Amino acid sequence: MESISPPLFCLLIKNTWQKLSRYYNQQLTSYDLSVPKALLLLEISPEGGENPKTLAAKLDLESSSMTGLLDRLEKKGFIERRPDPNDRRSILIFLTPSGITARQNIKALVEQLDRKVQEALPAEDVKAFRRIISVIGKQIS
Amino acid sequence: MESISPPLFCLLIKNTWQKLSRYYNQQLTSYDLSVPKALLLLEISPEGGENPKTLAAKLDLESSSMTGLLDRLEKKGFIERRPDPNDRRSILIFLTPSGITARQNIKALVEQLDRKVQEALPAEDVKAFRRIISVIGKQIS
DNA sequence: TACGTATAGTTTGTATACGAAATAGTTTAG
DNA sequence: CTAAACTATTTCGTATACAAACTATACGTA
Repeated sequence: MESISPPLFCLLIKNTWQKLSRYYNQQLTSYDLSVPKALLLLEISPEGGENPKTLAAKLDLESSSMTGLLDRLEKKGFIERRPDPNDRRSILIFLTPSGITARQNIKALVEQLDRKVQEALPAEDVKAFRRIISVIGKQIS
Repeated sequence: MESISPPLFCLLIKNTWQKLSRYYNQQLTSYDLSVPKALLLLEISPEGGENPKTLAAKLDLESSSMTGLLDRLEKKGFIERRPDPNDRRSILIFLTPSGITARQNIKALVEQLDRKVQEALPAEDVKAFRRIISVIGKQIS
């Protein structure tokens, strides 16, 4: 036998993220959003004024990935880019009124979905999970 | 405070997969491979003869995603498509000699990386992790 | 057996993410 | 004060993944 058992850790995490992502995306379609767009909206404070680099760091993305994500949110009218008065290389991101509303809605939805997943697990396991995820993160970076 | 704490489960898993994926990809560049390509190679038995649909199911991918992945592995000379003599709609996938060699190498590498991650964790946690991942998977699908 | 339906794979268009290079603006060294 | 180094963002090309539409083939049933 050449087959791999037990399944690779890597594969477990990949598949879990894929499933989770499909599930959340499906629930988010009613808000015309996707997981990446929703997570970004959640990182933008209602007062706004963060720059793309800061937002990218919060989500552990490259700046070049942020550009497109911001483009798509801007096209949907959820955010706007304004020049940074203190640094002409930079821009500042602000939620539009419709972005603020969307953010509130998805905040509730995403947190509810998150609770639902967590409630399916013993509290013990949830703690262990957070701990393990953290160790993996440290191990790898 | 509008911020979310503790961090969303969803975000934890997304970030972990992103980190893990970057890490494995980096190690795989010496074999001119990526995580998705490597995982697919591992699913193709040395004897070959699986069809794309079967392989897609094993990796929990859509057939349409499989087409491109197979294209790229074919272009690199690791696999080939042959017509299925029993069903002219279908094709069968076989490793080339260079694909067989690559598969052996990456099998060792990926399993070693996997062990390395697992060895950084208490055996207890690894078990819990597998259990939790499985519960999440069931909860969501 | 012929028709309607189901299936396998691909194509097309879009979203997401990366890295490298380009652009534009800022800071620092001397 | 200027040249060099640095930084913020975007652009470009590529990989990955999905869904919907398309092609070719297979199959079930009337």
